[in-house]
Amino acid sequence: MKDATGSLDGLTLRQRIIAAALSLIAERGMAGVTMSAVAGDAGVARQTLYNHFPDVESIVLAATAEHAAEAWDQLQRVVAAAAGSRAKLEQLVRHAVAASGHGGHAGSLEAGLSAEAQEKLLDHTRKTRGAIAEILEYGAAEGAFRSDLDVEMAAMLIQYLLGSAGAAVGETGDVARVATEAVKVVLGAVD
Amino acid sequence: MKDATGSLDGLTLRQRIIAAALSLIAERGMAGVTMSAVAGDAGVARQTLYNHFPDVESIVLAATAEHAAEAWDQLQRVVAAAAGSRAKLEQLVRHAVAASGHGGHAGSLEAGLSAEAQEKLLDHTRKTRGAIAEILEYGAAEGAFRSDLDVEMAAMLIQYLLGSAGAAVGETGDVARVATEAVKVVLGAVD
DNA sequence: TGCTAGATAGACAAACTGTCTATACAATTC
DNA sequence: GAATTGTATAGACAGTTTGTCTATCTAGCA
Repeated sequence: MKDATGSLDGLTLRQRIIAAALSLIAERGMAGVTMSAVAGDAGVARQTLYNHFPDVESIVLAATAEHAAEAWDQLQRVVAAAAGSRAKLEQLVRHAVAASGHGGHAGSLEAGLSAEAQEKLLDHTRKTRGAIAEILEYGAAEGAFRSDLDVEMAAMLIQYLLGSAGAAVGETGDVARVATEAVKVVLGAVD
Repeated sequence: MKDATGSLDGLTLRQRIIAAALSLIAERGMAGVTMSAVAGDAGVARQTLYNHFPDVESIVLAATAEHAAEAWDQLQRVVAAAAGSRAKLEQLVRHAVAASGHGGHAGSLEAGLSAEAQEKLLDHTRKTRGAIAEILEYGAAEGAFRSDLDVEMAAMLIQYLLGSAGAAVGETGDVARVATEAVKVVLGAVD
């Protein structure tokens, strides 16, 4: 058994497959992601892919979903650790920018997925937005933020902004600077 | 000649092809966009597609580029018509939200394109960002906005926010409300 | 030792691609 | 009116990819 549940250069086979798919998307676009190409890039036989994923879209979906789930866990911890609504929001922004930054453009791939696949990501979207809205709401009640914004809507816009901040990082290569400016924009917006 | 340069139900053949492709993406995702499917959806023979586009990605690229070019023209007019930096920025935001709203998720499809195709869209990205930065810069000098933001970076973030505002419209179906909140977020951010 | 799970290999029909040739038809030109 | 041109259409073609078989190999485990 070469690599059943174990690892090769530190990664699960599943993770290697996902990584190969993401790299292919970045390079050739969604259309360039074929089972054969992923298999080649991941260094496994094409047949092996079918032991893990039924088709190409499942791989991309898994990549996005896994990334989202991981981001959610970290977000929870970061926000919980910060004291006060303002600090929580600032940490949330900084973390979201940093997280979406190192993962490439993964955050904005949703649009290329089928409607069905996109629904499977709704759960994470709702959870994250809820966390943002909660902070905004609590902060507004506390008087820490301005209260003339529709909380749900503001949370939605902030979420989109954070989602695409990763692309900004990719462009400038400077996570810290993007994060700082994003904090200014978001906190300025609610303060 | 059934439909050479003319129109069928008001649309150019080229426009019908692009519309079919966008509808297929929304429904089945990028992977679901095949020449055969587009042809079927657009109501033309598969062969005909090759008279207009060499491959599938070209269709998606054309859709995004055409949308971008059109948006840029309208943006220019809207911004020129508004008096004062603040009004210009407000009009820009309102317009961007409305424009990306009625066109579906078209704005965020870039991530699914190949690196080569994405470069072809850079021109529009730069032009739009320049317009935003110009307004911000002029407004800050005028004292109409706060001046502690990095103009280029703020312009970039605002641009991303506007790009994905279309998705928010799609979710809520309410262009006016999203636009109003987006104006608050953006103007609050620079004011 | 034998059993089992997972990776691999080869084969297969079906679908899609890009290209070719040929035909049909409308508009333009002579 | 006849010839020409531009575009849509139709059928055929080899090559590639897909998803699904069946079968074999190998490492770990009982």
